[in-house]
Amino acid sequence: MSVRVRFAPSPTGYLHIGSARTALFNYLFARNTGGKFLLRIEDTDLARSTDESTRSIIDGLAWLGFAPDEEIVFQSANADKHREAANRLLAEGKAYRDFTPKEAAGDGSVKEAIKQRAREQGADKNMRDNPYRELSVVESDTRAANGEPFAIRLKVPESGRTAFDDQVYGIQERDYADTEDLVLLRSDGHPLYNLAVVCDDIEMGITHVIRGQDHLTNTHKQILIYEALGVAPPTFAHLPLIMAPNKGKLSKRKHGEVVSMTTYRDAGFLAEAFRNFLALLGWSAGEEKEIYSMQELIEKFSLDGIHRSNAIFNFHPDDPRKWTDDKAIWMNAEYIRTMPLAQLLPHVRTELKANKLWREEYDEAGTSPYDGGVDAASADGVVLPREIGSYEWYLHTVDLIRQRFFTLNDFSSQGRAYFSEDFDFDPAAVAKNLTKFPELREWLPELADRFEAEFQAETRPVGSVPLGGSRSLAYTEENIETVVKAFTEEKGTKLGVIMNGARTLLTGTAVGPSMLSVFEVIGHDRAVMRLRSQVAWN
RNA sequence: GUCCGGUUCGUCUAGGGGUUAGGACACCGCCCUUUCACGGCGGCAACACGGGUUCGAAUCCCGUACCGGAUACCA
Repeated sequence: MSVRVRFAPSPTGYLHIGSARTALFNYLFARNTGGKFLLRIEDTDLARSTDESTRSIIDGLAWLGFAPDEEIVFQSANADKHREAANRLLAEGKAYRDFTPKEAAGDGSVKEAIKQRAREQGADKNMRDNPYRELSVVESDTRAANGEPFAIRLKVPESGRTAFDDQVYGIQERDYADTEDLVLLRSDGHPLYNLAVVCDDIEMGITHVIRGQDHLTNTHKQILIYEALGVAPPTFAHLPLIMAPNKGKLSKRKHGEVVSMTTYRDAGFLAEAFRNFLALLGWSAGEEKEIYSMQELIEKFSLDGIHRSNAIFNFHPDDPRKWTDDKAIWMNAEYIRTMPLAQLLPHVRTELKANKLWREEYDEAGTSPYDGGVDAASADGVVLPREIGSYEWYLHTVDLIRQRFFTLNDFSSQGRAYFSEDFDFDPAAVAKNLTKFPELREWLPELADRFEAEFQAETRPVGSVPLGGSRSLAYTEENIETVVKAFTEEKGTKLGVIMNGARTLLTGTAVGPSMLSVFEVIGHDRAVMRLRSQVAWN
């Protein structure tokens, strides 16, 4: 029998990080086994489900790259079938009508109320004490016919136990005495979760149910329903939960944006990096490897590698640099700096376009006699003459600056100065590298003069035949180093002071690639202009 | 309360009777770049506790503690 799994979120919010991982594991399992990955929106709770949420979940899934193999199933569309199943069980005597009036819906702290009630009932609670459980069929039918409202509850047998072999947690057993006569159909006629899930999983031909561990006890109830329906249950595999740093529940209310998938998309994460990170949260291939391509993940994934203990999603709300899990940030940076440049380019393009930093030239290969494409531009040690703003220059620049970036957004924020004259100065960088050394206010413009005196102007591309006399040096890293060092010695200061000051003036930041490369990539003319600029000082 | 589950460095984890308990992130230090959040090298740091079983337990069993989940006419 070929594998069929489903990811079944309820559309009551955005795509949560835990749900995203559940989707990932289902997806990986399906691909690994050559099965189908399906999507079912569990919108049984009409009051809480929203279209907006459904859309956001589908968007999040699309971003992560998990396209369902069949059409999306909306659970609410199957309500009739669920009702039918409940009525059948009623007719067969496997369920009964409960005429107990519905309790007024609690507000807010339903969870607490339930806990409280359960505590009060203690261990003495008899799950079979519903007065309507043994009501005669005649009386039940009569009362129903008279229009008296009722819920339909499953008639759990007096004695026995449910059991299943969870693929992660092992054999799970539970005495019937610990399971209530669960409601199948509400008094308003709407089916409840456990019934709906079972019916839909049967109808969709689901072979493996892979979901959060919070459903472990639901599984016993669902097995009871499978048994009543006379259908063999699927295989179950429950996943450990992802918790907040205090081991508490990770929720939007308490933790905000960090738990939403769209946050990562918007923050400039690469889907492949985030997937990789998610895969390692609660699963391991049992080897000392961290970076996995999707293909490797698919090949190596197995239910055996899933953990039984909850994982903490570690983040520090107070530290802007660690607003989300360290490892996720590191992994994204790792992907950005090591993935093939050609794969990164489309993302950078999107980022630059969105920030009006894009030039058509960056798109066009083959416009320069020096054009060697992506490979040549990223080859070590090969210095190709390149014109500022050209395609080759662009490739080289992206390849250079990505080394210290963490997110795609960095290309337009920290990297803005490479693509535009209109960039901001990081106040911390200004304080640390400029105002701390007031002499620089004189020195840096002097350095600009020196550049002008020593180097060929931009219009004469690097590598062309030098002019005689002064202004003869090619604007290369090597020559820049010579000039800057000489200048430093004249001023009797440390190279770092000049370099850091120049970095801040040239790029607005305190960090980046080797400063010699920065000089070179920014280009002679812009470097001179920026070294003279006084705006950062004011 | 009851039922179920879990517990290896701060975090993610490897390891499932004999290991100097391994890796990654973070952190710290050194080196590189007479500059930085790259890179290289190194360091700090863990088997919850108590009993068993065993020649030997992080690994197996029991108990305790702690954490989590469930206990709805929510999903």
